[in-house]
Amino acid sequence: MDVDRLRSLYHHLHEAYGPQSWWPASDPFEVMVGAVLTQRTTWRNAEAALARLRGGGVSPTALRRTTIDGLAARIRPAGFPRAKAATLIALVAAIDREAGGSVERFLAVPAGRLRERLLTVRGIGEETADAILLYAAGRPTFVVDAYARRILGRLGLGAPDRAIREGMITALGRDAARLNEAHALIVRLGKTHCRAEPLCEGCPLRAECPSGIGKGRGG
DNA sequence: GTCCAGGGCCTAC
DNA sequence: GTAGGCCATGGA
Repeated sequence: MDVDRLRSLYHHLHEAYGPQSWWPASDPFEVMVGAVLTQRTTWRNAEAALARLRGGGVSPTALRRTTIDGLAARIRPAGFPRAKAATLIALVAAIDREAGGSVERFLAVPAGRLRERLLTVRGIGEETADAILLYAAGRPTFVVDAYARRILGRLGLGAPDRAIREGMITALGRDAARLNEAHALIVRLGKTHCRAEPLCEGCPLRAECPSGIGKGRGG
């Protein structure tokens, strides 16, 4: 990975959009739930599901009292309700098994071990595990999602997820706050530019984008 | 009505 | 190792 270029892209985006401040002071367990609910779903729909869940409390204790069907009914707006309900219940089971039910203790183990543990939960893959590491546990990692793949691909920086993740960590340092911003900035960019339709007009990375420059529209 | 959105799992090849 | 189907809902 061209880490100098990755760093430069981060600076361009930060300059264009400013701090995004994702999930700043939220409860870590709620962040974990949000990370599952937003899988293959807009944050808007995940948030709607989270709001319904808040009625009964978003905590391991509250989820232990529910069934997959009961939970699925409440998180319906996020889509894939039965699959996500099963994942959330499996996540609580892992917290119970590994940390005696304490979210704080579950998240306190070394990052590598936490990542492994998260990946053993059915329904939590690499992206969701990294989102939890970064946003719930405050560990320095980079979340490689569809936006990052597409944007970096268009910029000629396409690479396997692992290479992207490690490249971003090298480029920005082991700094969770910066890596948090980097992911948020990429999502911000991806929502308005670099989609199925090019939508390059006004893209902050227009000058950096070889695929766009060639066609005279950048981004 | 059609397409797509901030994944992950399973199966087939 | 990768391509394709599947899970499901909401908004454009």
